Amino acid sequence: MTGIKDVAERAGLSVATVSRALSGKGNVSPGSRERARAAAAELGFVLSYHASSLASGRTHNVGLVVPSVHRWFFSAVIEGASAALLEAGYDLTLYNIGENPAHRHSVFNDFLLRKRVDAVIAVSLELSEAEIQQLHAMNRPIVGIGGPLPGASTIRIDDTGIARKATNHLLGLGHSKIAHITGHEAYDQDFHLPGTRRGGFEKAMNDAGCPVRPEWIVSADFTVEGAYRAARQLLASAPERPTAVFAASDEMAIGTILAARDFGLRIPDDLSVIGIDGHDLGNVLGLTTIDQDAKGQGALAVRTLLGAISNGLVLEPADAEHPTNLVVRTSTAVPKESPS
Amino acid sequence: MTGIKDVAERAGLSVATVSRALSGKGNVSPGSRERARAAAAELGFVLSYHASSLASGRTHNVGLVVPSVHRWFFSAVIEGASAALLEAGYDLTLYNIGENPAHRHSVFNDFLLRKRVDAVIAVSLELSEAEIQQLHAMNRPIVGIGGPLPGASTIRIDDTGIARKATNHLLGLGHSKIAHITGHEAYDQDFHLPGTRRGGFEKAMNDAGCPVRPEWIVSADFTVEGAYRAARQLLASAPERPTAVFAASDEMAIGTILAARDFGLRIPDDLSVIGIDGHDLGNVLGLTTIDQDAKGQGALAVRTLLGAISNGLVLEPADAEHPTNLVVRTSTAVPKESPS
DNA sequence: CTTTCAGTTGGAAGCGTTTCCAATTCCCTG
DNA sequence: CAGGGAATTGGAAACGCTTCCAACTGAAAG
Repeated sequence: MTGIKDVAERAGLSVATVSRALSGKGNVSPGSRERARAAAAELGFVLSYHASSLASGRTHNVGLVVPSVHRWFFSAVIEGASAALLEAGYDLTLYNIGENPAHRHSVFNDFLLRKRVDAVIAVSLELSEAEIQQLHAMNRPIVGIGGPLPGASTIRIDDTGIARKATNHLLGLGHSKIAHITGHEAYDQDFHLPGTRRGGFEKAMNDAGCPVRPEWIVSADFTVEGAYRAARQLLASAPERPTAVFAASDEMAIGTILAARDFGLRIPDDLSVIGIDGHDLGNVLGLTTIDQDAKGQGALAVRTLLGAISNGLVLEPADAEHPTNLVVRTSTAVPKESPS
Repeated sequence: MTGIKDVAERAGLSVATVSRALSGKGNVSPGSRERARAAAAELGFVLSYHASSLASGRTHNVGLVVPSVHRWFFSAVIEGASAALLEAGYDLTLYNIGENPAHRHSVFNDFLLRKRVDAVIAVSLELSEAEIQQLHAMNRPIVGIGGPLPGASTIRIDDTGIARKATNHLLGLGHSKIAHITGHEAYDQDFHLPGTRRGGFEKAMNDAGCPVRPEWIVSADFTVEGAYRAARQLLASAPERPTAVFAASDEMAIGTILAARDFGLRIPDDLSVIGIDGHDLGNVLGLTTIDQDAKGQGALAVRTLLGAISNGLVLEPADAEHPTNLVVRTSTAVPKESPS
């Protein structure tokens, strides 16, 4: 393969100068820079980041750890991060934890320790003490998305706030019989996010003087299918039905809509539904939601990390709150029955 | 950081021996092997694959190139490949081409050439001559999933066959007025898959003596939303409505179901719908489909590549046909009107 | 016309492994 | 007990870069 030595030879320069010219670091005369570039282009030379990383310690590679690759939020973060990294010339190593504990273990105890990545993005991971330590042991900048990561920088949305906002949207329309589909508390790969959103829901309800009925709070695993089942139960078993449902994610809102249709309930006439996310399907389904710009969160994480990398790998733990945006579509409306 | 030298010192062995002991290659006495292992474990030593790759040429990293991270099929392939790689101790570098031509270009002209990957999996990519050349220029094993990749090994399903199978399922139920939602031919990131599936559809129709009505063949971009729009047009504009729809993917089948519901059409009473994929949502929606085990295809691709890697990076171009499986659920039934 | 200094340049020492090669040890043969 | 081959070991040379350092250049300053 053609190496930097070949380029140097062709350009009539030393290896050192070519390296400086190509990397843009250090002083090189414009002429030499141009000759180096030209020679590299002619030879189709591409730097080997492997070798480069050995010498410089920079791998030009960022690790992205996600609990799953199927849930919409994670795909969106991947997409946003991937594009931002591509643009910066960085590779993206994907660690899909999945449900297998052995996989999870090896990601934290082998893969991440191989000094292959300059930085790590951890998405919606509820980490154990040991895992956090492993992460910090890498001595690399880390940013967490979707919840707090002790000692790391974090990008998050105001979960309590948006839950309140969503609930208030329903309350504002005149609903008082509002159900909530939350996440499983035990779903240990997620931050305490279910609880937080649920807290916002309850707070808004209380503030409005609406009773929170325990039987109208059901939980699911954040998937369409799980919420579909939960919503069926909610809608079937109630002696009295809620007139609105606030789901903790769009996928669960979609599951709710599907379940409602099974019962012949019209959306929004018989049931209003609101979610959180900004899922692509929301458009088709007319789902009212709170858009949290997951793609943007992924991109922001990358920008944060690249900043830290060029800053000598130091990243002050910080907390960035990402803006959200209520998108009103056709799944929410004034309840048919006169409000209390 | 602790390096192999530290391990060697601690174990009272030479660096060379420790390297052999840890990698399992070359002859090492059981005693030395054990001492090396122990010392490595005690020090929490993890091999740097960067350095390792410089010396050995093996990166322990596989590149996965996908057109998008959102469409179900791609996520599923990623999931399957990711798990298989994790198990083998390999990293997965994800290249999400996306819609940006510049990104696409840099993936093929920069990223893949950096000698960072031992092998490449390319999913559903319709590649240009130049791109194929770049790929082969890497001189690494390549496997394509979802369609032919000139000169590379391929994992695919029998697209014509399953399209026939799907169509025959509808025909067998008594349908004759069958519409088809195909992919955009011009959708250049996909193989000629839309055409192939459409061909199978037409063949089955012809064989059954059913006319193929051009106005009942509409195309979309393989997404739920796109198919939703296409199906709305199909269902709205027809002076006569089809009694069944065969969609070239589950996501498009789902879009069709959503559109049908907008028109008050009951599934399957008024409209039967069948798709192809094995999408998770199929279960909730009762979607009849042909499961193509995308996860399995991803895993198989990995196994194929790992085989090639241990075989000196040579991979005979071959063609593996992955099995598919008709899953009959509730979205297809005998048409209400008496069949012709 | 020296001196000085910033801007350029090349040599060479690593970076952390693998692997070739030669040396050593050990266990069998004869 | 010498000789031979296999198994085991360590030294050292790569692998393809970056970067420290010293040497050199030229122009501005004195």
